[in-house]
Amino acid sequence: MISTKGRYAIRVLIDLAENDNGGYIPLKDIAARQEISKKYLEIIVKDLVEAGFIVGASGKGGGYKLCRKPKDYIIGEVIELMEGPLCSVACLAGEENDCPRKGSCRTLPMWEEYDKMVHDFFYGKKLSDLIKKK
Amino acid sequence: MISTKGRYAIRVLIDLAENDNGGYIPLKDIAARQEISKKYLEIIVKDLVEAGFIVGASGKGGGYKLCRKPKDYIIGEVIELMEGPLCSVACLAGEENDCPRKGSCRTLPMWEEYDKMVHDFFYGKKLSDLIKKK
DNA sequence: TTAATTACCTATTGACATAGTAGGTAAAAG
DNA sequence: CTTTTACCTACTATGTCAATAGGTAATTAA
Repeated sequence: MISTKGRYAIRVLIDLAENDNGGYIPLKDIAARQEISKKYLEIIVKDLVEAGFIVGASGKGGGYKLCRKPKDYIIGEVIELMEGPLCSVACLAGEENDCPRKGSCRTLPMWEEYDKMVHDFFYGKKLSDLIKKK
Repeated sequence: MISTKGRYAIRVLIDLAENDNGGYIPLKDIAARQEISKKYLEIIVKDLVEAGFIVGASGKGGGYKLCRKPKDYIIGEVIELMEGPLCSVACLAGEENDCPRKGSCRTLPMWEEYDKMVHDFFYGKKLSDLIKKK
């Protein structure tokens, strides 16, 4: 299951893209449009800023804005930022699979095939695929 | 992420298929071969019995055995039994989607496409695809 | 008939993640 | 110098995960 953090992060990016006017967009406005608690969104945009997906500006006239073109945001990267690696089973999560059953595991190939499918799906989706054409 | 319950359930079915001798196989043996706590497996086989995937027999000479051919076990059904519906987001989980943003949601189509892909993947996998050919 | 073996049952636990809330400080613009 | 905004740390309630604990009931073999 994709959690609210991942889903809300995508919705924030969509909101920023669709309401882009060249300037900064206050979080208050995003929260109102998306009907999500502003307090909770603060946690999410913080991660997006730290990852370099958006930029924030304090003070009056401040807010957030995108720093790339919508085409250059990969949805899979956003999800992995908010939720950790797209991975179906614990033995494929770390850097290397150190499961002692690895060699004889009947199910491992299925999980690997599944993970590849999921990865390809979300890395093939761009923010530009989700916004309403202007 | 697929939890241990789902993964272990599949491994139990594989174990029963690969060690099938016509009779019942004690859980103790499965636990030893799979290196999983017997106590924990009790929870899992209970669900499998209740769902009609396997049958159990008490007493000496008892244990568990499959009640279908490996070809007739759909992996997706096993996973959904152990983990609940294969569903990526909360708004697609229940019987009907009552989200008020449904009509205008930019992301819903992506989640629906994703869920369909995942469903097709696991409903296309059979137990017979996972066992070592005898 | 009794001992061994096995499934089956209810309850409990520690650790962690999720989905937030609360109450502040710092920065920038008018 | 006041308003607006981002940014920061901490806290909390609820639920899920991954088991463990300690039994009872059923069945078979000696």
